[in-house]
Amino acid sequence: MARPRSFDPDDVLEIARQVFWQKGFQATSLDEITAASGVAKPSLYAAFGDKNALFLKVLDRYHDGILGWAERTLAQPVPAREAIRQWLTGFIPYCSGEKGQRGCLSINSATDGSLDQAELRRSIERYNRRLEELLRTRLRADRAEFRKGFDPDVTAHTIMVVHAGLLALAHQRPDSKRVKAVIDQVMSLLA
Amino acid sequence: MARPRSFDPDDVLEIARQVFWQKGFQATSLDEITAASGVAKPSLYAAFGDKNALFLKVLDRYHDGILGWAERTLAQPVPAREAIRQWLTGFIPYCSGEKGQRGCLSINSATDGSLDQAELRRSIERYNRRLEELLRTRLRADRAEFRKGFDPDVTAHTIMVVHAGLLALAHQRPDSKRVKAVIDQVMSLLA
DNA sequence: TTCGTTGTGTACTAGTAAGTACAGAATAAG
DNA sequence: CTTATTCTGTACTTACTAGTACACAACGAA
Repeated sequence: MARPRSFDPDDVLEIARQVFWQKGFQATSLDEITAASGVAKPSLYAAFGDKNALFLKVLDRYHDGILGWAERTLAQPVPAREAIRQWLTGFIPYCSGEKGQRGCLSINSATDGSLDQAELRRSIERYNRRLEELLRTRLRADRAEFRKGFDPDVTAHTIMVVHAGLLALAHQRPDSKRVKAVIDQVMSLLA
Repeated sequence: MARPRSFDPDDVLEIARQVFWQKGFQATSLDEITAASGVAKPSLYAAFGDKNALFLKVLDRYHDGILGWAERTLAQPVPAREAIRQWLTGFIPYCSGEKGQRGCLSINSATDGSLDQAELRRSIERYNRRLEELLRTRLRADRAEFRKGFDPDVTAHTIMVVHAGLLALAHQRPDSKRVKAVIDQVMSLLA
């Protein structure tokens, strides 16, 4: 009973994600989210809590989306090299800005000194840990593809570093050819 | 003639750098810089202009400092491999947080969506271009050290990406052993 | 000492943004 | 239809912050 909600919370999180991604947490006002989503502030507060809680939900949802895609990409029945190359290549649109958004919401948030809330840091840390674990697991499983002495753990971390670097530098609007060249060169570590 | 300034502008820029670095541009209020430096707002405005102009001066000064250090490090009369390893290794304290500050002010600023001012982006872009140019020049000069087919231009860019990735992930408080391991692995591209 | 000039500190203005009170609308149950 | 309940929209409060007006202090010059 009682009056039903007039909006889909997931739609609002999607819109909020776009706004937060583009402008950053601090610079985004709830009035802007209200304007973009058509949902008034009291409804936002009732549905998601305060601005921090809303952002945390947005970020968790973002993380889940990328992790799901990473799982699918890295589970493909192709050589680990190829799966990982596809995973890295999948970020190119976010480096060159084809998808409208640039860089990575998670990395943008991690480098934002104002977001030093414990919960946010934990969410980002968990995300990074899981992503690296997917890479590590795949590299260990297909160890046979690689040379003697290949270290899947260090390599997984190196790939995470390259991935973070590409998305951090995405804000410079790099040419996608250069991004591809870097990926190619880094793939030579998987041998 | 007239009353002399009661503070050294460079000291204030140094203090402002620390505050901006720690909290980010948006989250830092001029009142905080006043509190940290002991210089009142009207004096800050008279000396540096508004908040944006102050931040731009802080950022330029930061860039100059790192570029100077990079020039010195990369000009050393050692093999290019060794010079570049030392350059990368020099960032480890900013990855593990030994110096109090984490990550890189420039990268933090680049990933901050609220800083979409043309001048700031230009400053960051110029910085990245010069840094990469230092690497590229050194790699080209010592090309003889490396294998046939070695590409100094792509490699310089890859090193920039790794550098950015390490400093972006610095906010996760990584173990410095893992940072070293990544640097070691990436150095294997210089062969 | 006196004056012109420039820096300093206090106290203010104006604008913005987070969060909320409250009146009214929309629903299901009885 | 009536009522209890939950959501919605307007309008408000509160707090903070960028930027400034103004009176005063500190100096060099004459």
